[in-house]
Amino acid sequence: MFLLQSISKRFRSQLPPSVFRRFLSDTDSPASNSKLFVAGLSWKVDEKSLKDAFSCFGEVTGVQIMYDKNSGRSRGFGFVEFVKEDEASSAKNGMDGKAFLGRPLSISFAVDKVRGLPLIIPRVSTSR
DNA sequence: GTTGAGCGTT
Repeated sequence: MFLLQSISKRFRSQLPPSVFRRFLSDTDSPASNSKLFVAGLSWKVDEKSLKDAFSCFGEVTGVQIMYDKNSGRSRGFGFVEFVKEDEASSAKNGMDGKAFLGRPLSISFAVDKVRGLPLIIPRVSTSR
């Protein structure tokens, strides 16, 4: 599904628009609406406490805290995914700027970045 | 044992 979105963006100029309307809304905002980028985390915050804090705003489907490969400790930011967008936005409105375990949180909508796709556009040769 | 803007895989 998300792969389809990335692929469709690449071949948008080569395919009729009716193909994309099924997958893309009228906005191709780079931010995913149901996933939040949560920064300003204290280094002792783990995923379960983060999920527990955000679960009161809605159903949390996934929590990811980025850890440093060398030190093994938190890098101070992570991602919280909700089932619905309004839950995510309400969680953002409710938690952004608020202190969590001693540190103020900086919450925004996550940018769609997926590990695995090289995002290589070898040729844009639509002409010939 | 420390530090503090940020958009990803420990």
